[in-house]
Amino acid sequence: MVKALEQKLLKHNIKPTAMRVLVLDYFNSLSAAISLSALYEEFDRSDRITLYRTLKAFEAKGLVHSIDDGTGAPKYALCEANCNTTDHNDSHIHFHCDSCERTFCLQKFSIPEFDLPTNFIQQEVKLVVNGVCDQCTA
Amino acid sequence: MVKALEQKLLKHNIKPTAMRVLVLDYFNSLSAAISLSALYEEFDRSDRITLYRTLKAFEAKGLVHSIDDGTGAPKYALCEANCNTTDHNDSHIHFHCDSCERTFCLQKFSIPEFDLPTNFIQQEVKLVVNGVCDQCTA
DNA sequence: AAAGGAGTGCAATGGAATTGCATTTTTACG
DNA sequence: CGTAAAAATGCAATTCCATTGCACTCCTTT
Repeated sequence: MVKALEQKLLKHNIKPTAMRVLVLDYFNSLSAAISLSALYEEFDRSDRITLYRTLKAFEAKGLVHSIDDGTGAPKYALCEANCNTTDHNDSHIHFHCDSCERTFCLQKFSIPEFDLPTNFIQQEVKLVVNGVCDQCTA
Repeated sequence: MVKALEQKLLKHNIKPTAMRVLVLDYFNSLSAAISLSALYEEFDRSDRITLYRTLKAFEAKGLVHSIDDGTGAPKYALCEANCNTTDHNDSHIHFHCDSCERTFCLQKFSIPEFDLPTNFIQQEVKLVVNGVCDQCTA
């Protein structure tokens, strides 16, 4: 399945180095967004800066998107399939659980339409909900 | 009008020192949210830390709310009238203009309703729009 | 007038993003 | 192959803020 991972990287114009394949593989296994620091904990073998630049590269190429959930450190999660260098289409709701501290991409819950004042041009929307997730309410 | 400012501070259980009255007065004159650093530029006579603690106190007492517009530094703006120590009711849309870099509270534009997955409990919602404001499109 | 508490200012700490540079790895081309 | 160029990596250092500790001042209260 490494092949598939490499294909995905190449499709996004990212050179598939060992590190990057590993990081992408790890992202595939995640159900919540992850911060650089948390990622670093998982990859003792690699340098924090390398991971930082890996994330930046993934983000620039539309492979992951970053979420500012108010915890101070941005978190990263895989994009939807149709993101690329010039277009990110991640307009879904993000949910931060105040109990388990995890941040989820609710990809099936898109951001609703809303009005803006006259002559305000909307380019990007970020909607972050804080609360308690299903696993913590159970 | 200093009296009125002092009254407002007292109503929020904030001791009205000269500095705090000045800061509140300055907030009243603003049409956009302001960061600590920007506030510091306006108050050469005061220490950055004092302003930092002033903002924290104002926020804790429901006089201002903070907005994370993605620029790294949080910005602050006056709350709506009915905020207090225990309740903030600032669920309006925030708009960050990528051109002039200002961040506006669109207090007349409330955040629309939306769905969450089953058993997710919503406690707070932050909606930040990036784009171009009316003055920059003109 | 003295004492205590709150506010203020300065110095220092701490965490995280970011950058510079040298080294290693990968790619491209002869 | 093999070497040169380009990209990626790792380390050190920088920078930017938020935050805290401590001393000093101001104000209130007795």
